[in-house]
Order: sequence, then structure tokens, then C-alpha cells
Amino acid sequence: MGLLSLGPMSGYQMRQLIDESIGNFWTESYGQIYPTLKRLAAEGMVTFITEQAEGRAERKVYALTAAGRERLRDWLNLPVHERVPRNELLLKLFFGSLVSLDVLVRHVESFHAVQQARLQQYTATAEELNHRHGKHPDLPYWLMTVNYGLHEAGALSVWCDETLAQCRELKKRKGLQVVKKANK
Amino acid sequence: MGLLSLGPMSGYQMRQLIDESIGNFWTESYGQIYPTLKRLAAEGMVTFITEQAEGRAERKVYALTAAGRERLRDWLNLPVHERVPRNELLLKLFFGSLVSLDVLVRHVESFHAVQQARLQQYTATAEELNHRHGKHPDLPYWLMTVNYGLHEAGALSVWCDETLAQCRELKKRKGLQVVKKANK
DNA sequence: GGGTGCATGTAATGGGTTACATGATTCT
DNA sequence: AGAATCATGTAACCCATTACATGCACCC
Repeated sequence: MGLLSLGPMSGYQMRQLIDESIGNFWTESYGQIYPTLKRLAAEGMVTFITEQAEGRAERKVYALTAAGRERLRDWLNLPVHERVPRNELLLKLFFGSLVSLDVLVRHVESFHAVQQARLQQYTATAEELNHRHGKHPDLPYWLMTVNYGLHEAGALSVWCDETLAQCRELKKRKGLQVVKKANK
Repeated sequence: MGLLSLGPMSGYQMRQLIDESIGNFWTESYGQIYPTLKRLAAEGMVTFITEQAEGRAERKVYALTAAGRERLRDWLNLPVHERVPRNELLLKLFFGSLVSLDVLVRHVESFHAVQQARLQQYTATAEELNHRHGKHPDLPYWLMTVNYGLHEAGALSVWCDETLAQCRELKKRKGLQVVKKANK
């Protein structure tokens, strides 16, 4: 969490910034942000000043302390620990024989739409990043994360195409079996 | 959960079966399995008989009821609801400027190793499935899920290659900057 | 006056993991 | 005797989301 304190900001701002930057691979809710900010302040990882700008509601602007930056660096050095995957689509596909193929096709198609949207979105943000932060030293890092999404969404989109084709195959075969039975 | 009751089995068996079939995209712990089995039994979705085979510990074998199968079908019909992504690797990459490039390279490299292992594993299981369940009517569905992993791991592996190349690029550039400074 | 955006927070709830506790049997 | 495998279960805990509660300011 503390990592968002690369520039000083309020909890509310953090949430917004998350949505428009790392939102594609990370989310946090207010119910998470505010309590942890409080905790981090108690631990001395962050400090805050209560700001009262005119024409604006009162707000607390948090900033990282030296200790906080140290903690953050430690965390960045730690190996990434993969979290257990949970893929509902694949689970439904795995037990697909219990329902009609049309249901599965619907699921895959809507998943396909999501991937297509992601592809478009990522290309757009990559362009926008290049355009608006062309000189920012962190730009290469940001682009790497966008590129990740691009590769992933692309591959999954291809998988959807293949899977949908296979579904059509299966449907045809099932049709034949029904015909066979009727002929007996 | 109830979906694992496609054949009657005990909680312990479920866990094992998960590991060797859908383990790549779904996991459940005992602390999850046993309580939900109890709950499902109370709801009338499953029944169980206490079995005492000789030379084996006592166990409860669960089986789906008609109502349970109905419930499962309902669930399969429900649209897949995507869960919020949480990608620690990308998060660390995003804030990569705070640590040395070597750290990031290490992270990406170990991630790359994971993807390579996945690729190999999926090819192996696909072959094994074809070999051992060549005639099973559900085989196509199982292969779809394996194929998903194949596409994903392949794409992420490629992304790793690109990203590592970019890291080398960045390192070279940083080297040049240092030289420039030294020359001033 | 009412909607919208800025702003902070808490409480309830849910979902899940880990660790613990127990006990039988089989293999070495 | 001790380790491994089979087997069931509970309690503590953690992480996170949702819903709720509040309030100011600005614009229509």
C-alpha cells in the first residue's frame, strides 16, 4: 500500500489515481485505504498534514517518511509471491457437459468481448502515456505493465476464437449423433 | 463448490482431485471444503453415507442430490463474474524506479521460469488426457481449459522476453548517463 | 432545494487460509 | 518406533468489499 505515497496525496486522491493508472492490475477500496493509512501513520511510515484549502472540504495529505520509503524498497526487493488462481470461466467450462453448449458459447463470447475491450484500452493508454509523459523517467516501467495486458488479452482473445470454433465442432457432432439415434 | 460432486466422493478425495485436475485454475482448502459440505448437506443439496472400508479410516462419501444438480446447473448458467485482478509483479514493476534494475530483472526472470514450467506441464497433461481418457465425452471441455493455460503462459513468456530485453536497454542507457556525468 | 463531486471514516459481512487437534492404518 | 498417507474437523485470523453515515461546497 505505502507505495502510492510516491507523491504526497490524500486517501481520496489515492483511490482516483489507482483507477486511472494501476487499475488494470490492482484495486483498493476506501475501507482498505483509510484504515491502513491510519496504521501506517501509527507505525511512523507516513506523516500527514490536515489541509484546508478554500472552497474545498478539509482533507489529510499523507506523505512517505524515510522509514516508509525504506519499507517500500524492502518490499520491492522481496520475491513476488504468486497468489492462487481462481478462474470461474474455466471452472464452468470444465463442468460444461452439464449444460447446453449454447451456454458455454455465451460465456466465452462475453469473455471475448472483454479481451477485445482490454486490447483497445491498452493501445489507447500506451499512446496516451507516450503522448503525455513522453519524457518521464518511469515511463518505460509503466509501458511494461501495459504491454503485459496487451500480450495477455491478445492471447486470451485467440484462445476464445479457438474455443468457439471447437464449440461449433462439438455442436455439429452432437447433431450427427441425434440423427444416428433417430435412424435406428 | 457442489460441482465437484460429479461422482460421489469424500472431502479428502475432493481436495486431491482438485489438485490433479482443476488445480491450475482453482483451489480449495479443507477449512473451506468440510464446512461447505456440511452446509450443503443441511440444505439438501448433497447426501452422504458413512463408509467403513476395512484397512481404511472411516470416511463420509458425499453425493449430489437432484436438487444439488439443479443448483449446479443454475450456477453454470449464471454469467461469469470477473474478479478484481491483483498482480503483484506488475505492481512492483510499476514502482520499479525505486530499486535497481537488477531486482526487476530477477523478478521477471523467475516469473519467466514459472511460465516455462507451466507450458511444459500443460503440454504434458494434454497428452496424458488424450492418452488416458481419449474417449471420455468431457475430454473436449478439459482440453479447452488446458489450452487456456497454454495460450496464457505462452503469451506471458513472450512478454518476459520483451521486458528483459527492455531492461537491458535501460541498463545500457543508464550506464551512458553515468559516463556523461563523469565527463562533466 | 437537490444533485454532484470532494472528502473521511466505520461496521458488518464474506471469503478464504493457516494452524491446530485428533486418530487410524500401513510401510520401513 | 516412526514416518507417511488417509481422514475429518475447528478456531483464529486476515484481507477485502459493501454498505452505511456524515458533511462541505458548488452549480443549476
